[in-house]
Amino acid sequence: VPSRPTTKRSAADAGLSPVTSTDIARMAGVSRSTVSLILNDQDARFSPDTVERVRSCAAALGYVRSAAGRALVKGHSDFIVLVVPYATFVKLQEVAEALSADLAELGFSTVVHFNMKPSGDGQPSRLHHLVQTLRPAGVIDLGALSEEDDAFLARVGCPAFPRRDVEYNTRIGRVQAAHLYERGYTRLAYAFLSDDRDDPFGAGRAAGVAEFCAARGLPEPALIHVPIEADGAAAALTGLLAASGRPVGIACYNDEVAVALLFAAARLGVAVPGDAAIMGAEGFSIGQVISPRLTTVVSDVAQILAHIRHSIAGAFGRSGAPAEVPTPADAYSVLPGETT
Amino acid sequence: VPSRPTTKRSAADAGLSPVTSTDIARMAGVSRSTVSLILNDQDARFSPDTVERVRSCAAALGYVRSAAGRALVKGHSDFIVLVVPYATFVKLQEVAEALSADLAELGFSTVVHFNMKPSGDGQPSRLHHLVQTLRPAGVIDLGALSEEDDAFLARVGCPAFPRRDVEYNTRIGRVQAAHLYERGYTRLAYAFLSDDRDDPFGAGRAAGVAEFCAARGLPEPALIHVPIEADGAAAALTGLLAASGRPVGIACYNDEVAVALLFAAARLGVAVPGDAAIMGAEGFSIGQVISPRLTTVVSDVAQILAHIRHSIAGAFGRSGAPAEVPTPADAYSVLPGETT
DNA sequence: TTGTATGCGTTATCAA
DNA sequence: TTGATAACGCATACAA
Repeated sequence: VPSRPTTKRSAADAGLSPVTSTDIARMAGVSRSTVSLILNDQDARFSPDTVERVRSCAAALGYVRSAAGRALVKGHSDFIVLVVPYATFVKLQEVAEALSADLAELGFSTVVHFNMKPSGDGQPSRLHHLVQTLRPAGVIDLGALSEEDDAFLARVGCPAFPRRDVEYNTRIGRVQAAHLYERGYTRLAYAFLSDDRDDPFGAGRAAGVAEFCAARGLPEPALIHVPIEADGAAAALTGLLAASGRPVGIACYNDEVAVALLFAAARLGVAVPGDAAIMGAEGFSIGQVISPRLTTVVSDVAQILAHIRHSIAGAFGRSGAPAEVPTPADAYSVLPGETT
Repeated sequence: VPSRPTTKRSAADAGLSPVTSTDIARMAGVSRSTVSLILNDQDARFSPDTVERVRSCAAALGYVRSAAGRALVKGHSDFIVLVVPYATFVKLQEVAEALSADLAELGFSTVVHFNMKPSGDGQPSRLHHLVQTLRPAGVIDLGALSEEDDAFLARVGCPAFPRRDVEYNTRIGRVQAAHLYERGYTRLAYAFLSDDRDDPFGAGRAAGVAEFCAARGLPEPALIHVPIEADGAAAALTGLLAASGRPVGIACYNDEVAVALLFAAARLGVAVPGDAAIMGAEGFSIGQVISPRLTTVVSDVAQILAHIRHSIAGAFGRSGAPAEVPTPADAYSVLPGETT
């Protein structure tokens, strides 16, 4: 039975019927497959005239190909899921924006997913569900994926980026430790953020500090947990000073923790710098407007992005060059302030 | 030709073949349509035995229905896009998490999209492209949508929530102004955040302050723009004091702006409170650990969420009750500090 | 160089 | 109570 061109539309759909490849074929006077091939850049085999006609018809009608149809036949969609940890994350929007732009250039659409630790009850995580229904072309991990998540993605054949080979977080810890050491502090401490959220980065950063200490023969860093709240921060600082003595160099999880400790020190009459040096991370702009100005670690977002970008282009890009992904060398540097 | 059960799989797909409704049908010994109906809660017409068998087979195989297949036939997917403005946004993850949980209960998957102002060049905005390819069941707007975006969504028939009837932002401005007035400040000012990002909220909040002033017969509030940077903030404050005189009550866009002005005041020898009162908004925890402690506006996230939640449930939920969406009454309150 | 036929997974409509 | 069948929009092997 030859397919009659039915114009039947589900009346429930209030929206205008989206234009399909059939519409273009009709308008350009060619077949649907011709349209499909040309719009997928398989245009070598067609006359320039046909190609041009199809292209302009598509543009004229405002054609956007259906993700559903395409995903159905290809086995996966053109979406990339950017997975963000449930944690503090400065410059998130900047990062997301840059990655989205890159991926759009490669023909992908980006969506963001805030990941949480598995809720404990037997529920499948929302990430798993998302991956199974959306069937994305890939997943970009900003630090939220557990080993189990990784295994799951591998099992369903969904590629994840970046590969787990570069440890950004230990670098931050090392940079902090090196700076504190340079300023004359030989007894170091690491201050975790204590809040309700997950902390996928803290362990790596603390490890970076510990690594530095071990390499220099310094005593192991003391570990404290600091809430963003005056009394709690003061208590944490008091405990640390009792255990470690003075002076102590404190590498903080982020600038918020650093600010909390800074004002706790003022309240307790602890000299900064002097009795304690306090160093933040991931330079929040706010650390630079207070007094004393915070010493912190700033990250070169562009450089870190270049790394992710590269590994994605290698996997999906037309031309390969996937061989060597440049390892970010100087992604983190010290922004000197008045607290070390 | 009877469909042979082909097991052919594109070799490119490294992943295991996802389980389809056909697999369940085979396992349960029923037809695909039976499976589909039961899994869509149209199970009234089937024998309890059949229903149970299909359900358990689906669970056993870990079946997740393909968004592509469903979207193709229904005309839209089961995704909801949460659109987030390119602006400061505290508690974003908390909000996103809560909404995702709610929507999951209604059978939707949530993805987040960071929206930007149209780039100026003729490019269709990424939001438009996303809506056209993903064909979401709806869009939740956290303040990022322009009039044009709204029109676009209406045109393609994609519902947007919440409806533009409640003005959260003017409320914040009014709460700030009322508090400053109560503390004895009759000359008010509004301090916008001056940075690279968009500012979809500032105008509404400033309008709230202006509204309050007009109602009380106070002079119009002065407007200043404050960068999160010491010199710039000091310059802005100097300019304001020259124009408005002292004392002046400053309602700030957020706590970051407030902190910047607070330390600028210290540097300039301006007494806070006294010469100037400084009030933040959207209580950042950091405002509460510094000294002096910041007076700010805290929002009852749960209450605001309830409103969004309600309008969504009304539109999509099984049972209606869509009639009256409760208007959040006391969503914002003052957290008294030492700067007013 | 172009058109035809088929299948992807799901749902709606009908027939049994 | 259940099953067969025909769409939905797209991509592709193959026939013309």
